[in-house]
Amino acid sequence: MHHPTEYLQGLRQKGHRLTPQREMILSAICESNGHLTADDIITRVRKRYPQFNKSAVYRTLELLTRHGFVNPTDFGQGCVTYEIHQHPHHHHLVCRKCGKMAEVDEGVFVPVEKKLRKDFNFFPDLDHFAIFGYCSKCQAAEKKSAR
Amino acid sequence: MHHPTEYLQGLRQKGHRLTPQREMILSAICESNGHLTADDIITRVRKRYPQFNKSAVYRTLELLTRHGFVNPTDFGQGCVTYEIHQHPHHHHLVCRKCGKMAEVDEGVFVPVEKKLRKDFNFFPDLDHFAIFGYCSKCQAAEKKSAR
DNA sequence: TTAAGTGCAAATCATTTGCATGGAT
DNA sequence: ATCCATGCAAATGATTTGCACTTAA
Repeated sequence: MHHPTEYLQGLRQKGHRLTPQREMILSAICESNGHLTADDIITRVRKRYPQFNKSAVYRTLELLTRHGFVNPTDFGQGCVTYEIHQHPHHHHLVCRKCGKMAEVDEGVFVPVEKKLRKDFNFFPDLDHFAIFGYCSKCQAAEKKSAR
Repeated sequence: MHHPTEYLQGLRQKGHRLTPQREMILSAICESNGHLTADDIITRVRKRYPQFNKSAVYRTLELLTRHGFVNPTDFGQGCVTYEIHQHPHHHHLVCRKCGKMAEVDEGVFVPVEKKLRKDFNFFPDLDHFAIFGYCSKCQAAEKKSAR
């Protein structure tokens, strides 16, 4: 598990202040073992500190994202989820049917990255993708056309 | 340019009705040469038919997407854009700095698709990605850290 | 005829913002 | 003492929905 302190120090080094709210937000993210939405974080922090306000969450998540401490991922559920930035990066496979999620490490995209750099002069951020599709179990049903 | 008729016939074949609204929506999409948001479509259709309502747009776009006639893409601008489904598929390279967009055809992702199928038993929809990064011109500035 | 589609207005809901207060440095 | 960060409440804005009316088939 990652520790909040490491990110708090990082923020301080970048010239930002260390506040209890930021600490609580980071603790919530570090203590979870997956993706959290802004609302998840609010719920968790409020168990200890009920007057906790949502603006701080959004502002802090923006800050953490900007500095690369967390990665936002949009799983197409109408809200963004956040996760501690991992080394190496990874991507998420999401089954459109059963919703099951799996992770793949960044290596899968290395050929793509190279090709884009070489042939298109484009330097992609292939950090954190949500890749939709069908898992093996649900694949059989995929062939049926939309209703 | 694609013609609305081909999609209207497609809808009819799937058991849906042909309405003037659907025709106007498809015409707007076909006549544009790129991505349109729901709001873009509303604006365009209202030039001819001012009482045109937004619900029809959202409902029709959902229908067209479900049948694979259009592809939605989220460029991270807070709204979804739609484009006629192209053969072959393509993806979009979006520069985070200058916003310039370029297209890459689906071929770039073939190795990824194969690997996911083979190693993960996962059948991805790699139809229409927005890939963020930096174009060659803006790449130089990328190394600077966030403010 | 009749179920599907539309128009309208209101609801949703994640995220953002203005501004006065508070607190980290 | 600064001025960055928070709390609150209101605003935003894309998308959705309920429902009565309309219309394509």
